[in-house]
Amino acid sequence: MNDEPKRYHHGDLRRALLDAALDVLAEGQGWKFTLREIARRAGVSHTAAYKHFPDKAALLSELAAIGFERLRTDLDAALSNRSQASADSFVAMARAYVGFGLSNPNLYRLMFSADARQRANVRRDDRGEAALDILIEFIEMGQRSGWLREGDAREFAGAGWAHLHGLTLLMIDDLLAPKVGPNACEAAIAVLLEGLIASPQK
Amino acid sequence: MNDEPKRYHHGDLRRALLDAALDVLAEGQGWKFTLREIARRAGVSHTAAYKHFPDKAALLSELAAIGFERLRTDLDAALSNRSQASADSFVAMARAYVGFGLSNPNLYRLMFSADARQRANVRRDDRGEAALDILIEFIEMGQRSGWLREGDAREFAGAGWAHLHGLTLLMIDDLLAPKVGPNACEAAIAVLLEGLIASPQK
DNA sequence: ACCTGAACACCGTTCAAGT
DNA sequence: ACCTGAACACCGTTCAAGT
Repeated sequence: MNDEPKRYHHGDLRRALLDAALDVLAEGQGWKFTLREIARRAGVSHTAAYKHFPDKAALLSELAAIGFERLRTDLDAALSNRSQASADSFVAMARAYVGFGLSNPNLYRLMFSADARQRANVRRDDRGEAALDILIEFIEMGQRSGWLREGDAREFAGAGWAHLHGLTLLMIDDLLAPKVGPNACEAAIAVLLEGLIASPQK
Repeated sequence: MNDEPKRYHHGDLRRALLDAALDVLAEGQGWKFTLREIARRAGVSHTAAYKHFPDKAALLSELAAIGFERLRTDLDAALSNRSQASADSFVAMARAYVGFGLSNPNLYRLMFSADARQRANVRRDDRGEAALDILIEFIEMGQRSGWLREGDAREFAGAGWAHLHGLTLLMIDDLLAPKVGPNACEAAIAVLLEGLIASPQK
């Protein structure tokens, strides 16, 4: 397919560097990689990256943005094909969140690492907290339907995000299964759901 | 007090290195520090550390162990002076957990970093998941008293730990306050509590 | 037994120079 | 406009040598 062998100018080195980094994250152990290795994989000198990213932190920040975008895609997919906000769709979304972390452990850790975040202050609203936005919208719908507790939807969403974030990280690090058992993840999601639904008597 | 100036032999260099590292964590931005800087602070050659730690990861692992110990101390302190497991004492413990993270952000991140954990496989039961053990015990008591929902205490504790862990990290990174508001932390703790207490009608 | 100094391989980053 | 090569400051780690 790619019939042009190797030219001096790469074409889209920026994209190639990002893809190489995503590959390393997908294979690798840990989210720490070297800029020189990425350049090596892209078949380019290790200084070429600096024409496309001011420094390594900028590359990490861009990778984090890609990760947040993919996470949002996964969450949206879990919620689509479901008519409205129900307990089932909440559980599906929660599973999708944790599932994203377990499928992309290194990327997920990178997304919340200090290195990636130090430059993410720019336009962090439109992507970083996408999960939070989705949760807010979901909870507002659930409250209108009456099955979610009344109260500040943003605060409930924050609690939900915190719960799913911590659960995802503990699952990635395999810190729950040894002592809690194989049902740790499902049980944790159930506790969160229970904390958000309206009390039956109120 | 310390009337002996500087000897060739340090005395307790191991402890001095750990203290210097804890100082850097307490001051510093980020939990990344250099072994050479720690040695510099301890007033010693940068190769001296290798007589006390096999490598940098071992130092990090030891620091993480110290952090888990301090966290347990804080949680125990929050639960002491309280006659028994009540909703109030649960909230106090939850606040102590998040408070520990906010007071020691770099140490808390280090405790759950891959670098510190790669060597922590040894004797990780007796310290790493101390918070989980405390939660399990607390929940078992609350269940006996009847105000906590019936079910697998270890699973509830796992859910609680996940919730507090995620909340702590999001608070450290200041990811909740901007969009959720100043009550984000208290609200999240309330949601967790709601998810664990027994339904009033059951 | 404990620490130092030189050395090695490596990394992020810069910059003059090539195409 | 885009990439390379040499160079710089730095780091983790090793090891022979000092006290």
